[in-house]
Amino acid sequence: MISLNKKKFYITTAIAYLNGKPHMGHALEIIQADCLSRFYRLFDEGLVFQTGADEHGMKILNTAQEKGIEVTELLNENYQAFIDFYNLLNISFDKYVRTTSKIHKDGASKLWKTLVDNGDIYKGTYNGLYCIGCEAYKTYNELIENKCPNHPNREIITLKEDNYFFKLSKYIDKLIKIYDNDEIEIIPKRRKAEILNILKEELDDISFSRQKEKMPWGIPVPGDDKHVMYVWADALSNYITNIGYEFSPKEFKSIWPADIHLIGKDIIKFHAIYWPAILLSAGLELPKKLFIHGFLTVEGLKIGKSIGNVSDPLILLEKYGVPIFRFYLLKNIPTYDDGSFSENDLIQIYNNVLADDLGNLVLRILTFIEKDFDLHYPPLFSLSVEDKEYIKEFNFIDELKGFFNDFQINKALDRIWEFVKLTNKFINDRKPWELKKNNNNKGYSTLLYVLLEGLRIISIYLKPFIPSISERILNLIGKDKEYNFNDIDFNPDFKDKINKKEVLFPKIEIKMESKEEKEIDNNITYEDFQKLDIRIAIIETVEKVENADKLYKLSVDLGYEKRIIVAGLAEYYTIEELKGKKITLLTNLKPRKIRGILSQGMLLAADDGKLVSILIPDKNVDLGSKIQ
RNA sequence: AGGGGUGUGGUCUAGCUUGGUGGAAGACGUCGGUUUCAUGUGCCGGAAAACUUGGGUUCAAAUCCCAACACCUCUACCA
Repeated sequence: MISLNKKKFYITTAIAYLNGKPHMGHALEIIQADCLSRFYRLFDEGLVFQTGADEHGMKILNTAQEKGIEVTELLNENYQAFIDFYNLLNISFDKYVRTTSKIHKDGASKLWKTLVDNGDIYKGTYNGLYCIGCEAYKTYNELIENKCPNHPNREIITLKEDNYFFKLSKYIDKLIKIYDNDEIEIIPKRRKAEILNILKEELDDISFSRQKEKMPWGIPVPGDDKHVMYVWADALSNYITNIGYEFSPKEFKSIWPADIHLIGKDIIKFHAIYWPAILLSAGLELPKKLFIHGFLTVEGLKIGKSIGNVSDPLILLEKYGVPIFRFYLLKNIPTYDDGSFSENDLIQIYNNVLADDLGNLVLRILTFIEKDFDLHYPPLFSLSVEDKEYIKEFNFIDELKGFFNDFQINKALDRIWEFVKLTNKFINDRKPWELKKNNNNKGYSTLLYVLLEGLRIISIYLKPFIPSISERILNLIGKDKEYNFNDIDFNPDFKDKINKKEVLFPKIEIKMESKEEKEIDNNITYEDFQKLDIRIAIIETVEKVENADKLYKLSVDLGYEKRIIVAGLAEYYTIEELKGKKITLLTNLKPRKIRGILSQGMLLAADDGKLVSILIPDKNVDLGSKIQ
């Protein structure tokens, strides 16, 4: 029953930063959002699912410059990559917002003006750490011993810059009340305390604009074209700009407020504090729920460009296909916490869950139909007691709804799987092959009809998770209707044709030689070894690193050059033991900041788990001697 | 550095908000049995083993508090 005036259910994801290509983390969030959307759509109510792209930001400019291309070129390239990615993953988004679009810019401008009218935006000065060498602001974290890593010899100065600010502080008390009263529901609940903690800290007003020359393609601040909007005004507003905030009050009213903002745990503060404050100022309704998901680690390692293990989802997708990828992420990754992605687990889930439980179930039922009913629906006679009991188990929509409302997607899937297993057990208990042998043709026929209904029910339930598989099963049992939760009841009227049985999930052979391959990979050539520039150096001075128990800061002399390195030796060597020692040093290791100190090399040492021993030359070779 | 979060069997996860149904659960793996319609599948059963560590509160702690360790996250923009 769709009522025209009824507000639509509105789900959003965070918009993706178009600085790079999609990775595993993006896949997780968008698949979760898609699953939520498809689930709520099964209730036959209007729904809007929006995702999009953040196309402003200094890093985009930097990346474009590094690649030597125009910003727009980079953006369009990455935009296309994301769209292709979403299409491949079968993502059913209704709206896609680009922050460079006119609609968005107009909306953001309107929002800005509204905040100005309400007296919440003012001009102030922003104090930033500025590197003269880079001609750019630096964050505290980027600095190494208070110096810019790229220009260690140049000064970092505090630079004042005119900026517009938003009066966040004005809304703190209101926000505390809002969370105390659960006006915005935070899921998982434990994160609520986290938010209240942040609110009770000192929160300054937030900087709301940047000088235009830094981001020339940004959204101009209304009435001051020397400034462009900063991320809070620009990006967060996507949730309203694209659904008619500026251009269609009617559409806007039918969609806003958001029912669910799905976000990652790193952007809680922006969505739980900044965004509601902005909405309060603009006099708009607040979103109803924030679903906060964890992060993915891949084979135990964090996903991140810096580590370089952004294991490419596209390769996995090509290898295994979309359904298993979705199924695995939704089943095995907890929604409340971090989860770990493992290719091996994915194969296990595929073989042991999808193939053994579901694939086999479909196959075993269809085999009977193909053999004994010439691919037609078996005639339905009176239902047995057992049949009726089984049919009673069809409807567990409310349980699923409970799980979904609490963002427990994996639990919902587990519940559905209970039904899949129940169906397998039901077959075992009823033994259709014996009914047939005993010439109980009516019972046999009726049972199979009921089982086909079971498959139809399973398909409907699986729609949000693996839509393509759901469709395939329905197609096998001769159904092409767009089912929803109104169709969960037992339907005694089917007479259509059934299609030939089919193995839905051919097993994946686990290749045992993968280990051998790895061993071969572990062999390196002499040329590989020569890439390592290992030399003899002498330790000149040693000092403890502040606030670090295990670290020493060493200055070493290579004969031709002196270096500062950081080594985790404090638990194993005293300062005196190290001073003056000749050591082996990997000199061309990429320098890395450790506890604020740039370590320009790595001291080689042996570690057996208990003891650590530095490697020292057996004879008195010259400083700078190369090890080969 | 400072704020916050998390830490459960071989593996992946429930449970923690509001302490007690716990001799800690489920799935996968493993072992045994059994069935045959089906993809060495299904079903039944067993074994084994774990709440990071150390304190504290309590009649009672996986759950609340404190500390240590590890990982994650935020502190002007990587889910």
